Amino acid sequence: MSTTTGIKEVARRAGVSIGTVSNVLNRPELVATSTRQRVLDAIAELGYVRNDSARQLRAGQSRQIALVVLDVTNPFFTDVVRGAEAAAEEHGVMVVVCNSGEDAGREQRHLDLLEEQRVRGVLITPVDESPGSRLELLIQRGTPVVLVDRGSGRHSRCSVAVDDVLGGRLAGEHLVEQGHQHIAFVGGPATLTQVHDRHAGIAAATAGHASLSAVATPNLTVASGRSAAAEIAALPPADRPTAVFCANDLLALGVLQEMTLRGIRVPQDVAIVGYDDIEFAAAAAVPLSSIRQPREQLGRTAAALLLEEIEDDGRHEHRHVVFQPDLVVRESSAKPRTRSRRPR
Amino acid sequence: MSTTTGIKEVARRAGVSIGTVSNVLNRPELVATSTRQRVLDAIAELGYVRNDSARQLRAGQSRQIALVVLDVTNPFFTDVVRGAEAAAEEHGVMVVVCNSGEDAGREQRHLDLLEEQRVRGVLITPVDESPGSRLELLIQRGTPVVLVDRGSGRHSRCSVAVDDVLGGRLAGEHLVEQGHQHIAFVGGPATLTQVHDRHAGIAAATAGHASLSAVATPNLTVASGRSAAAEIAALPPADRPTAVFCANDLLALGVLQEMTLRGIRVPQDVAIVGYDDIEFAAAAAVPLSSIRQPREQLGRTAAALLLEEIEDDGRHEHRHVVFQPDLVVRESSAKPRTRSRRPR
DNA sequence: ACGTTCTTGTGAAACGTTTCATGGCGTGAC
DNA sequence: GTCACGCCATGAAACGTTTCACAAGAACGT
Repeated sequence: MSTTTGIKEVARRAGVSIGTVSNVLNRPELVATSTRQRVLDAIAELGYVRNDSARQLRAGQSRQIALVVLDVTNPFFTDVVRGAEAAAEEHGVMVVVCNSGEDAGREQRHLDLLEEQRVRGVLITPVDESPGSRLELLIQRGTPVVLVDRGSGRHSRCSVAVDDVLGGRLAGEHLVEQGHQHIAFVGGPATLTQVHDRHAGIAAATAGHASLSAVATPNLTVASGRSAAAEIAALPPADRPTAVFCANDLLALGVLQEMTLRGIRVPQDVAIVGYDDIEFAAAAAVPLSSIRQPREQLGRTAAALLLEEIEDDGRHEHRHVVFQPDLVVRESSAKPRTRSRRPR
Repeated sequence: MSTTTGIKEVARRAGVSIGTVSNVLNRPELVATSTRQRVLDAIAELGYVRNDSARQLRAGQSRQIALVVLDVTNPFFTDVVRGAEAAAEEHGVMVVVCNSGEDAGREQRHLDLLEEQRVRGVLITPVDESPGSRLELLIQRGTPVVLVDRGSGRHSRCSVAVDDVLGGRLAGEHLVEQGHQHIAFVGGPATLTQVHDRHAGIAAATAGHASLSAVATPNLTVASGRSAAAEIAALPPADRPTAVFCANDLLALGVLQEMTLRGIRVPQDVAIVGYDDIEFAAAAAVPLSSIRQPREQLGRTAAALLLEEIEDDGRHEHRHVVFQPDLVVRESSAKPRTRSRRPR
């Protein structure tokens, strides 16, 4: 519809065979300069645009990889996207970004579509990783998959992750060190291993030093953070935790907002530590302590791993790259009156 | 590669012709229940996955639309993405999200690829709209295009926009009303009509009431905001503007950070007004006044318009939807000592 | 002059679908 | 008992590429 015709028309116009036109497009060195120019002219005059469907059909494979994220709206993931795009661009591969919205159904539908499109590979932060899932099926059928921001227990695929247990522990140790006796973990759903691991990390760090309660959230958004904070604020002051560790900066920002709104001071009345160290954490009302992850690099190396697996068509050793997170202390968890300001 | 075979294999296994298999897939009502079941079973056993390339090739069109944004990293656009996806999902259409990164070259390459993929239509916030551009060509060749977040002077396409001149004026009037005599506009590049219009708006509002200077930025990021702030801060205090209007919340956040870092107080020493009212504006160190746009709705109606144009295959009247922005006043521009706190 | 090699270009097959004209067969009306 | 009709299934054509075996000369060495 969009373009009148195809290669055939071009061939006629240039007075050559369609095979020759194809060669001009794909292996120009095989065709004499004069002919090539004639074909190029015809293409320009006709406004010919290659039909990718036909090309892929014939080739049997596409030139795209997919990246399925939990939440496009989360700055953490948009940075991952950028990293992946950068790496893919160097290989002349296009990245299709899909948003599961932490919804297994949407994730599944996306995978269906992607498989029909015969993407070369998939980068994914899965909603849940139960065996026998749609994702397993995809892998079984031969599509390379790299897990992003998640370690892979099973070794049937590559993965790029940040040590979330360590991240949780860093947060926990920091808060214990600050003298907090009662700490709350805010996050959910626990089916997300990120949430689970970060929780496990802080649990390990606080064991024997402080009591740890948990407030479950349905997802990792600012709004959920606010609800969680409301729940915490409703506790009698004596039972109220003096520190909150959030599975996510979005949650942390929500908690911060709601606490402030209710006159609960941060960090004097309650300290907050987030996770991801998104750009907005440092700019928050009370600059947010957070666990920093190499977000862009995460995407970049995930894509690199996938592309490597795609090229190594033969035997390929699955690899598991694990980055170390850093604790970034800002005002939201600084010991009252001992403000350690460390901008950005 | 990923799947052993196609419809042919399924047909053989189910003991029917390939035409029948196709019918089961596309018009199940045409085939007898028993046969249909047999085919379905074969599909399940074989793990058959439709080949979308072949389908599209035959059909001559895809089931996808594209959304090309200026910056995936900007929360404004991610909300637009969500809106567009929601609308598209209702029509069973997939949205391919592309990121131009405010780079005309990248935009062009994306459009090339998208046209080869025969997307049904394109939603785009163009980097620059000079006539004769790649975009014009796309439209000329028959791909429906809807301009997002930008009014269309020419009427060869639909557009969805927010009145940026009005937005700029609202900001300007507000600041004038607060008694500011010297205001700076921060933003760029001016080739982005959003930037141009917002500038025009505040220029109109301040004319005769306050002096307006401008600090040009290469793009609309937090980092650029910081540089711009550094530039402003370097001015001798007497020449320094008392208020800054940023083309963007990202810029505003950057300005806020840098000012604070340099000991320039917001809003006492300098007031700041941003644009977009992204979720993080309200949570900023000093809650940011901003011009609110219906971001998600922008994406949603843009997609709706595009889908409408696609369906109305015959004559289609191009429409131009314009939303009104709102001023949201928060502390960053409140008259000192008169804190009007309006959360969220 | 003749065989060999190199350079260009050709035409047909194949990729996996969807669609459409066709045909077989059972059913009900006359 | 015949005709018409509806229901299902079939097989072939077509979509626009890429690829590959092959051929027509030209160039070259002997």
